[in-house]
Order: sequence, then C-alpha cells, then structure tokens
Amino acid sequence: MITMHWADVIAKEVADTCDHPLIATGISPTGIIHVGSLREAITGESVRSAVEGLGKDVRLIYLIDSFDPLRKRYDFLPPEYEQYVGMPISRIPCPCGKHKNYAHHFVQPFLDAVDSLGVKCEIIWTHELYEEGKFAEAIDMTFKKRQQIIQILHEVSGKEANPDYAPYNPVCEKCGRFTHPIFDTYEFPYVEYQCTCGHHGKADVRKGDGKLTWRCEWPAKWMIFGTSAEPFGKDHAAAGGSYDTGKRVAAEIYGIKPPMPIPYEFVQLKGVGQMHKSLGCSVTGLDAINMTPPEVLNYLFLRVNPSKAIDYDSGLGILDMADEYDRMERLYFAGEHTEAEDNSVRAYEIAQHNHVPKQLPLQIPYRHLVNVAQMAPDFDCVLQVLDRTEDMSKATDEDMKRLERRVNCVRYWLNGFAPDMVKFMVYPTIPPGLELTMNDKIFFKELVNRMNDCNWDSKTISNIISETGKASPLGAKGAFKMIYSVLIGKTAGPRLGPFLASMDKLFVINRFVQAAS
RNA sequence: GGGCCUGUAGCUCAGCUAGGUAGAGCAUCUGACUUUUAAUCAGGUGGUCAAGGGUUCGAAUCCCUUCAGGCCCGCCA
Repeated sequence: MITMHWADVIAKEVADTCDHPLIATGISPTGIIHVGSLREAITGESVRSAVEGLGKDVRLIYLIDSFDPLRKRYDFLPPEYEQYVGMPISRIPCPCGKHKNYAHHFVQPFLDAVDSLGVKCEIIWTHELYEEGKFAEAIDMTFKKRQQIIQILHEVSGKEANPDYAPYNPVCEKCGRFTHPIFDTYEFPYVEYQCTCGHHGKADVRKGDGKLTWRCEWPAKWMIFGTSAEPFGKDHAAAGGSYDTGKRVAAEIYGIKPPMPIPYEFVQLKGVGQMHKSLGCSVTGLDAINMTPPEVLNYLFLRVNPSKAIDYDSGLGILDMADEYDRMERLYFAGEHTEAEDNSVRAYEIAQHNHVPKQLPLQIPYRHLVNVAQMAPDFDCVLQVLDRTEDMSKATDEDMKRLERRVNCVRYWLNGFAPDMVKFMVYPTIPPGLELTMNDKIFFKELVNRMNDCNWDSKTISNIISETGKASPLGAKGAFKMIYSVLIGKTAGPRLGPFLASMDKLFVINRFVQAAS
C-alpha cells in the first residue's frame, strides 16, 4: 500500500489544477506572536516545496496585515497607547522605538523566525498594497455590489442583514482612525465620510486612505494574487466563518475561483514546568522559537496532519523531538526504513524544503548537548569539550552553524523550562558544606592513584570508578554518589564515564585530590 | 444555538486518498561486557483500533448512530 504524506497529497492536487500555483499565507501582527502562526508559515512553505518538487513553478507569498486597526489597548501596551486604538498599526509608533512602526515591532521577531526556518516567501505588506492602489478595483466592486455582499453575508452566516454594512472603511485624515463611509457620495475613486471626531473628508480608494473589511479583503487578496491554496486556522474555517463567506464573495462579487483551503488546528502550549506555573508564567511563541532548533520545529509541524492539534511540550518532550528528528535524518541517509516510518522520514525530507543536505550532517546527541552546555560557558568551550569525545575534524561550516544554533536553544531551554532533574553546575571547588567521612577520603585517594596514569576515555573511567567503588566500603552505588557530590553538588547526574571524559583530566583529578585531603 | 477536528500500546503518533494477518519511537522489563545512574547493542512484554450498528468474502480504514475530549464561530455583521 502506498501512503502519501499530507503535503504531497495537497501538492498533487494543487499541481493538477493550477498552471502557475501560488500559495498564500499571512499574519496579523496586532499583538504578541503565537506558535500557531509558525504552523501556518511552515504549512504553506511545505506545500510550496512539495509542489516545486513536482516540477511546477510555484510562489509562496507572506502577507502581513499591517493595515489592520489596533482593536484595543492590550495589557502589554503602555497606557498612552489608548489613543491609538482604531488606527492602522502601520501608522502607530513602535513601542520600543527601534522599529519603523507598531506592525514592524511585532512582526520582526517572527520574520526572523520564519527566515531561520528556511521558509522561502515573498514578504508583502498590506498597507503598501493599499498605498499602491492594488485594492482599488476590488473596492470599486464592493461599492457597486454592496447589496449583494450584504445578502451573501446574511445567507452564509445566518445573521440578520445589516443595511449599513460597509465593505470599505476610510481612515479619517484628521484623527487617523478608521471610520464609516457615506455610500451615496461614492464615485470612483472617491468616497466621503463623516468621522466621529467631527471631521468630514474624502478618501481616495486608490491610496492608503482606507481599507476593506476582513471578509471582503481576504477574497480581494485572492483576486490580486491569483491564490491557488492557502492555509488558515480553524477559526476562519468554521461554518459561516470568513472562508465560507469569502468563497462566495470571490465567486459572485469578484468573479474568481477561491483557493483550495488548508485548514489547520491550533497549537497548544503544554507541559510547562511546575516552576513556571507557580510563577504564573507560560510559554510564548517566541519562547518556542528560541528553545526549539528550527529544523526540529519544522519537523514537529510536518510529522502530523494539519488537522491534528499539537500540544507543544516545553519539558522533556523537546528532547525526544530533537532525537526523533536526528533519527529520521539517519534513516533518510541510510535509505532504509520500515513502512511505519515512511511518513516521518518524508516529513524530515519535506522539512528541508528541497535543500536536503548532500550527506549525513554531524550529529551530536541532543541530550548530550544538554550536558555539555552546562559544562561550558560559551560556544568555544563547548567545542573544546566535544573535541575530547567526538571526532569534530569532519565538521563542515553548516554543521558548526547547526551545532551553535542547537546549543543556543538548549541554553534557552535550560534557563527557563528544563526540569531540575537535568540541570547541574560543575562547581569551581568542592561544593561548600559538603562533609566527607574517612571512608570517602580513602576512596578518593585510591581513585586518584588509579586515575593518574590511566587513559582518559569513557570506558576506562567507568571501569576504575566501578572497581574502586566496589573495593571500598562505599560500594559502587555510594561511589557514584560521592563523585557527583564533589563535582556538581547533587547525588545523581549524567553518566559518569562520558561526563568525566568530556572534562579536563587534570581538573577532575585535582578535585579528587582535594576531596581526599 | 451552529460547526470543525480528534479518539489506535503507559506516552507521542503512523496507518484512513487502493478495504486484505494491527505498526514505530519513547517509557518499561530482560540479557550483552565483572562498568545499576540522564550518550551503547540485542531481544521481550504490551492494543476489543472509544462504543454500537450497517455495507462487504473481508473494515482501524467506507456509511449511520452514540459517547468522550479539544477548539472555533455567534465579539471585525
């Protein structure tokens, strides 16, 4: 039985029905970013690359709804932002002062993330489309067929028709807020308006003087770009929702074919550590980006169908996910895997967006990185530590970049989300307050004797510890505990053999000498 | 009030878009190596495919009903 990855199924249909396919996706950067927005971008890019893989010339556009109004002063905004409510976010000042405007401020981190995920899209700012007059034709049609639109909205949503419905809202040139047009005065390209601020003015639909309301704007974008397929959250997919009205507006008002819908489920953030819950914090979209390697995040969204809800696990689950990604990578390059792994291996492949590495990249087990990151203060030290146990000579530039990204993610995770169990710190001296018995000291003395001349590798070290421990009253178990105690101040930790091997031999022996005296 | 999605091993999920003996990873258990600890290898346990009915020679898969969970729309008409 041949099974297909969901992205391939969609891609095939898109390729079969469109000559010049265009995938559209977008975001409304009115406030803080959610991981779900990343799912949308990745879903779009995956379909794009899958269509490209079928030999079609395909584009992915990323529409930033920078002309949307600020709906309310969110809690995270300073009180003075009250005055900007109702204004387009492209004309509201940046809260931090470092970006061009409000929209840039909130979308920039997200664009960086999208870029790091390898999404190849054309960024389009909606406010620029309005300023360039791209919406003029659509706006003109909505004024002329306003009654028809009202009827469609009434029929599809089942709500009572609103005779005052405005498909287009001008921006008041005086106060800068969206307001209501006077329909009778419309004559292309002008419409007059009476703003609640008292100003009476005239808007030019060919300029950034106003905007279509969402339910008419969305299909207008389909018309402008000739959209073939578009992923969107289930909120738009609900019966009577904006896709339902949009497809009729598209067909009956603008006379175009609506795009193939790709509805996706939302991402939930779960598995938040106990510590965070008690502090009342939670994981934001940016947190997820910062603590998940981009290739792994890509894979996370690709391994399941868009219709599946994803619980983002910011605890130990993130380690499993990274390990699974690496495993699929190995299977892909091995060229052999079971049928059950088909889907996941293909997910790995698609996650590369048609830029699969030529050969198996350098893989350092993610869990090991968690340990190494805690032993080394910076990336150079990480490399030094890895060099003691891994052959790093064949690492390419690409390998190094990936490694550095991963170390950064691991650190971010360790700082705020990792459970205490995996955390440790190598003390610069014997942890203060640690009391050693005579037996402990004798054990360390013997340990030093045997380690002085030994080969500094994982296996030898393990052997020595085990044997010395057994010969001592501490026993093997007690020996392990004592060593953890003098190094990291805990009674358990990473496997000792590899752990000690990745540390400097002299440093370790010196510590044991201290412990023995 | 309306709608969508989900329900397969302890957990995360494949398998549903070709109807044909139920799968993977993790976890757990056992054994390699005289090294029990968060980076080894090999094997094992483990599921009434939510429930019921229907179609079929044959259903996790298609149809109907029910139950459970999650979410969305009704706040931008």
